[in-house]
Amino acid sequence: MKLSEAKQQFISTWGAMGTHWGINRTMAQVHALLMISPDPLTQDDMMAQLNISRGNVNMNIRDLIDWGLVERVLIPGERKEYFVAEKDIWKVATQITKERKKRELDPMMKLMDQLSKVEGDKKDKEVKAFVDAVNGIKKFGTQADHMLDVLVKSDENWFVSTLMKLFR
Amino acid sequence: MKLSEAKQQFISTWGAMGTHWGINRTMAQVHALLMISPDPLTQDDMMAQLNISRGNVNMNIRDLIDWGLVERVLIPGERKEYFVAEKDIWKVATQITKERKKRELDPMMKLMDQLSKVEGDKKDKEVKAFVDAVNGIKKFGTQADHMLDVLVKSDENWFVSTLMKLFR
DNA sequence: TCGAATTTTCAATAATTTTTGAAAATTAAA
DNA sequence: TTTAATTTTCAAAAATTATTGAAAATTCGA
Repeated sequence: MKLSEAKQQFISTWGAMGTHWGINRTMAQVHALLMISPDPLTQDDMMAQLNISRGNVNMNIRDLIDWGLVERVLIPGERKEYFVAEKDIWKVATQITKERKKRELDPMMKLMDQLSKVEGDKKDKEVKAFVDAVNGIKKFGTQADHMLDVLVKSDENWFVSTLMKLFR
Repeated sequence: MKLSEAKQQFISTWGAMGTHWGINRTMAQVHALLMISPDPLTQDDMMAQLNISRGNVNMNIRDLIDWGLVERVLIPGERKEYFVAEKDIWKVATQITKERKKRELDPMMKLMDQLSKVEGDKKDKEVKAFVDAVNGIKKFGTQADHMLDVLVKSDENWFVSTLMKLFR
C-alpha cells in the first residue's frame, strides 16, 4: 500500500472511530492528520488535505485545543499560525480520559447525590428500585473515579519519566 | 424531590449521557426506564412513559438486546412480551466494554496491522511519522486490549460470585 | 496609524440521524 | 383454519448536527 493511500485510510478510519468516542468526525480527522504529520500545519494545509472549509477547520481546531490534544506553535518569521498534535498516544488517551471524567462522570455523580435523596417510603417497591439503581451507580461511579485517577496519575508519571529520558 | 420528578431527571440525564457513550438518546432512555422499573415492562408501557412511537421503542429494544443489556421475559398467561434490563451496573459496564472492544478496538487493530506495512523509505520523514503513529497505536491497542480483558474477566468472576450468593 | 494578511464568527444551508406511523408480518387463542 | 392481538419493518418526515462561506474582527508589519 502506498503512503498516500494509507494516510487516507488512517484519516478516514480515525474519523469514523471519533464518532464512537464522543467527538465529531471532522474533529477526529483533523486530529488524525496532525498525528501523522512530521511538521506543524496551517489551517490552509488542513483545508486542502481534508477538503473542508476554513470555518470548519477553525472550529474543530479550537475544540481540539480545548480538549488539550492540539496546540498552536509559532514559527519564527511566519505570519500564519501552525498547529501540532500530541503524538504520544498514551498522552492522548489520558488527556481524553481526564476531560471526559470532568465533563461526564463528575456531573453524573453530582446528580446521583441529589436523586438518592428522593422522598418516599423505602418499602414502596417503586421507590426501592429507584434508590437501588441510583446507589448502585453512585458506588460504581466512585470506584470508576478512583480507577481513572490511578490510570491518569500513573500515566502522568510514565509520561514524565519518558520525557525525562529525552533530556539526559 | 418527588419520585416522579426524580425519575424524569434520571431518564433524561441517562439519555444525555448515552449520546456521549456512542448510543442514541432514546436507546439510553429506554435502558434508564427499565433499570429503575421494579417489574418487567411492555412496549406499550415504554411508549406511554417516554412519549415515543411504537416503532421507536421496538427498534431501540432490539438494539439493547443486541448489546446484551436487556432481555425478553415471558410472563405466564400473558400474550404481550415483557422486557427487563440488567440491573447490576458492573455487569452493564463490562457488557458495554466487551461489545465496544469487539466493535471498535478489534477492527482498529486489524487496520493498523495493514497500515504498518506501508511501502516507502523509512528515512523519509513523512513515512517515518506515519509508521511511528501507527506503531504507537498498535502498541497502545495491545495494552488496552489486555487491560480490558483483565477488567472483564475479573468482573465476570465478581459477577459470578455475587450471583452465587443468591443461591446459597 | 494604516492596511493587508489572517483568524474568527455565525446565519444559512446541507447532511445525517432519529422518529413516526401505518402497512405487513407474525403469533397464538379460539 | 380463522382472526384478533401483537410485533416488526421501513419509507417519509422531523429533528438534530455539521458545514459552508462571506462578513466582521483581529493581528502584525511597515
